[in-house]
Amino acid sequence: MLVIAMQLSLETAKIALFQVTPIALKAHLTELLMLAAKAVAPDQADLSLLLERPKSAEHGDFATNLAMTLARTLKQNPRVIAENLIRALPTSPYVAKTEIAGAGFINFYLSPAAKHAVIERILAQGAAWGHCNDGQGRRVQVEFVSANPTGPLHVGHGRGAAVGDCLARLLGATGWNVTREFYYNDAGAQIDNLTLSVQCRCKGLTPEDPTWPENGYRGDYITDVARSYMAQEAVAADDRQVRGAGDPEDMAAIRAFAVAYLRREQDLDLRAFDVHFDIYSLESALYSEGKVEQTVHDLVSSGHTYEQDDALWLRTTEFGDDKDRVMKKRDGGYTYFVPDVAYHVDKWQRGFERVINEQGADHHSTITRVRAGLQALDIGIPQGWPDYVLHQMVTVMRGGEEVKISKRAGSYVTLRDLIDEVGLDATRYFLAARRADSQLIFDIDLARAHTNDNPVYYIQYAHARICSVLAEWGGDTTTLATADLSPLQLPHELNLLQRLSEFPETVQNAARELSPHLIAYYLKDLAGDLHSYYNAEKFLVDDETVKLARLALVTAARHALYNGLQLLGVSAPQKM
RNA sequence: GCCCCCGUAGCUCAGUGGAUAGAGCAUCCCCCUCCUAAGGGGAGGGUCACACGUUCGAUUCGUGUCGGGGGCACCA
Repeated sequence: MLVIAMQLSLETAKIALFQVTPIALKAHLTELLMLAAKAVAPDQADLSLLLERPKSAEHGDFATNLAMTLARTLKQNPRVIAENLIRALPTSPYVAKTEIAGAGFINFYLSPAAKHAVIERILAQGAAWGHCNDGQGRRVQVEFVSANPTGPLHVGHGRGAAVGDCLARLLGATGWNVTREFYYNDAGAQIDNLTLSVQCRCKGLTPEDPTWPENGYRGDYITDVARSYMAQEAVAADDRQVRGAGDPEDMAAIRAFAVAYLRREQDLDLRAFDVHFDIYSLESALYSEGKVEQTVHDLVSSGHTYEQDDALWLRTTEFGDDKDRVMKKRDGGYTYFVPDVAYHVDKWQRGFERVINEQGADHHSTITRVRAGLQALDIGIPQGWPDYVLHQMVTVMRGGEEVKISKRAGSYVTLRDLIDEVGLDATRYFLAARRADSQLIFDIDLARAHTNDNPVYYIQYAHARICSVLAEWGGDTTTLATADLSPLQLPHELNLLQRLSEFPETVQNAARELSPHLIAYYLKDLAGDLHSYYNAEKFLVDDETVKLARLALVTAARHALYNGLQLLGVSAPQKM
């Protein structure tokens, strides 16, 4: 809802043609409407004015419900108010027609010149088309994947990687200064378990052995770790390097090696997925650098803790939790949310006024506790900081049946399995193209199908088709920026222009809503418009003016397809 | 039992206070003398889980019920 004070003059409503952008156009129409509203309802101090893009082209290019919202105070029929508004509306070179429809909607039809302007805009901006400066260079951290080094990444991590990485790309495209961070625990009980499992394999034990640890890791990859350790191989992960000691009794050496080995495996998978991190943070460092102790100390000082039953409690109920939580256990150890709070204090102190944690939905219970701990510290952290994006479970299907087992990992499907089987582009697309908060069924058969069933190829093909036409033409696309666009009048052309003009707001919206899937849907629609157009009309026609206008249009579409695919981390091939 | 997410066409999913609820797949029909048919055009298919409420108007907001999933430890 846009609330605008009614102090506008006709002068400010004038916009030079070369400046017309979808957003400026919207502002232009808003100003025209405000002027009309002032004439029709002079007593109205301020107005909430909604100008939207109708879903159907039959309802014009823009529509407003202004007459309906005025109906109550003016005590008049909305349609009558709408008539008066239209009569009072200043004329504009960008508005071809207005009409009243439905219960009192006013529909605006733009002039062709207003619609054509988007092409010049796109051709001028190129790779920057669709980007904006909402973030104004402010720093944001996106923490995602954050898998512990106890095994290969599974599909769930893949979804986190795809969604988190797309979020980072979206935020970058909308003017934020993005840091990608990966957090993991290299010292907890699960790592002890890992160490023990590797040691058993070093000694030649198998999970079938009666002495195999009850909760030991059973996957084949443990054998690989053990073999490599015994062979004294060197492994280098993105954030650490270790050589295997070859001594099956040296638990510390096994632990360090296993962690490095599995981190390297994860790094390889992530690299194959085209996902990269700026920083790796260790839970163990929070302890060794005294940050956990400091946080506990600060929480005690803040007065929100108490002792009971030989344990130290945090009064999280003061901050919206349904019961208080133990911080320090009877045995002296801390519960898991304490380092989590310490970690987020650290993020805050590093200057991230905005932090987005992309996690699996199974971690949702930590949100309240972490935020409560941060509020209890009373160090100026806003309520509701940090943001969370939680993704739901992924089910993998093949041949109509659920796939559960990976030979390598044992009990789950790995990200690597998917990349190997269906390819990088399709895997990324399928994992990012759904709303994070709905459960996802990953259909391997569909994802690997090189047919029109597969939305990835459908979109990429639209891009490749344009490239192919441009190659056939053989001209210099930079000359298209000055093409005469007036021949573009066909419904297919106007549809495509309309779709193109929606790209910037789609990007903006996707970033604001933290919803990368909106980009995927936009691209599918855009590709559909392009394919329809392609099928209906030939671009390389004899009429030079028509040809250049069409080439300018599809070149603009190519930029939008390319930039959109970039945001998803999916390639835009020139040939298929 | 409590908390979170979801419930939209046969299937997979968009939409989310407004005008006849959309797409892809599947089903049926049609289109390559033409820049890649990895394409296009058309048909059928829906009480937007259900009930009540707020509103001029609810698939969208609120409450409740039912279904699916996940979380509910002095585990991480």
